[in-house]
Formats: sequence, C-alpha cells, structure tokens
Amino acid sequence: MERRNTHQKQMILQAVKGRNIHRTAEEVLQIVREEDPRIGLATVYRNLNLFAQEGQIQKIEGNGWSFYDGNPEPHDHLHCIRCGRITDYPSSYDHKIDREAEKATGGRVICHMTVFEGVCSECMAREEENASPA
Amino acid sequence: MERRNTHQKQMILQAVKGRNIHRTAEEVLQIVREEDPRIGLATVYRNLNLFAQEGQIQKIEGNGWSFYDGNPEPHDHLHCIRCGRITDYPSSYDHKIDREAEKATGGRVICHMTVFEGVCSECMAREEENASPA
DNA sequence: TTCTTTGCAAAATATTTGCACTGGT
DNA sequence: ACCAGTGCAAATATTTTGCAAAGAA
Repeated sequence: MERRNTHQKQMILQAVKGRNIHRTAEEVLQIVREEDPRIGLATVYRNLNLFAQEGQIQKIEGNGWSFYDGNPEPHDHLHCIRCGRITDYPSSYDHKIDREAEKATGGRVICHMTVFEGVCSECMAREEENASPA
Repeated sequence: MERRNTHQKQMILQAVKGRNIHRTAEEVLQIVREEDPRIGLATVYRNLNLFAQEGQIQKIEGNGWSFYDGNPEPHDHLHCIRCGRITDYPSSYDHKIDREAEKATGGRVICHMTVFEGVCSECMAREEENASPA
C-alpha cells in the first residue's frame, strides 16, 4: 500500500507538529479549514491517528480530555483543571522506572506517561490578577 | 441536598470498592444486575461518578479506555496492550515530583498519575505458554 | 409527605466507518 | 489509468440528561 503525499496530510501535520503544541482534532480542523474549507473531520482524525501510529506525533488522553501532541518525544504533562489545556513538563524521560515497574508488576513495560493535575501558570496568573487589585 | 442511602448505591459501591479492582461502568452494571436486574446504566454512571468525586474510588482514563478503580489512594497503573485491562503498580506516591513539576511549569500541582504501557504478567504468561511447548 | 434517586429513553459527545468520488503518481 | 485518500453522512461507542415514577427519611 503506497503512501501518497496529499495536500490535506501536509496541512494537518503542519497544524499539530511542533514543540508544546497540543490540539484537539476539532481545533486542527478549524486551522486547516482556514486554508481549505472543504476538508472533513474524518480526514483530520484519520491522519492524526496515522501520524500518531507512525510516531510523528502522539495522542495524550486523560479523564474527559484528549489532545494530539506535536512533540513525539515521551514527556510529562500538566493538565489544567481550570482551562482544560495541557502544558509540557520538559522532564527527561526516566527509563529506570519502566524497569522498576516491570519488576514490581511482573509484566513487560514499553513506556510510561505521567500527567500532573493542577492549574497552569497562565490560569494562576489570571486568578492572581483578579484577586489582588485593591 | 440530603444524601440518601439507596440499595443501588450500596450495590454499586460494593461492586467496585476494593484493592486492585478496576471495572468499566458496563462491568459494574453486569455485576449489580445479577442481584437486581432492574438497575439502569445511568444509575451506575451517576453513582460511580459521585463516588469518584467524593474520593471513595477513582476514575482512571487513557487512550481509548477507562476504568473505575476501587482503591482511592493515588497509585500507578500498568495498562496492558494485549488484554486492555489495568493492573496496580503498588508504588508509593511521591509528593516530591509534584513540587518539582510546579517549579518547572510555574503552575500549581495537585497530584499526578503515571500509566505504564506494556503487557501484564497474565498475558505474558499466556504468551510464553503458547510459544514454548515444543 | 417530602424530595432525592431511579429507570428509561433521548440527547450529547467523540470518534470511526462505508462508499462513491477525487486527485496523486 | 490506477487506487490511495478524501468528503460526506451514517454508524458506533460512551456518557450524560430530562422527566415521570419510585422509595428513603
């Protein structure tokens, strides 16, 4: 099955690929539609999933939210309970804990993903702003 | 709003509460229906979410899967790419990394959750069994 | 009796799939 | 010209919600 390089694929990849870019499929659709309004949501999903499978991007999912992350390197995230967005936590990936988890569970571990729940710096700044003005 | 202790609540809580119990809403429905077939799925969802909000259980969600975990203590999990189930990884919760993430992201961190992707011990055993018999 | 909770069915949400058509090669 | 890829709409899967009826307190 030969792989064709379509206009749509290019636009979709461009709309998510990059450091600290986290978008929903719907957001990617909006972005690519600015350039070509004829693009369908199914195409966006199909290609985002394709890129994620290929390892060009990754899909991050949690409790009631999911984003496509333009950085394929494994890294941790902060999920903001205020705005719902995720922020990169540029920690170095620790392979050691994968081996520890293997020993503890008796299984095989491929990778891990840590999600911190909290409030992102932007929402914290906004809240302090609203709270402090005397 | 006063809280009423119904038969349904008791059964639902009993069906998920406990160590190393991870069930989907649908599974909980099957279990409680053995005792009372009249129970509806909406009731199961409503109460599981209620218990999770109260902190009696927790909801764990990942890429295409979600489970209610009968152990409310924060702990890590192994998600099996073969059978789809999750297994507890009884690691001690490390508050230190929450503080580190706060420093790195500039936000506030409430908690974190690590999910390991891999193959659980049961699936590994089954696969070895199928592979080895000469 | 009061008012929370339930069961049902419909609605909402998010994602995937079937299929005829488009367009890359 | 061939067939991977697209757009659309329908299907699917999962969870939530409206509402009349049920049943704790």
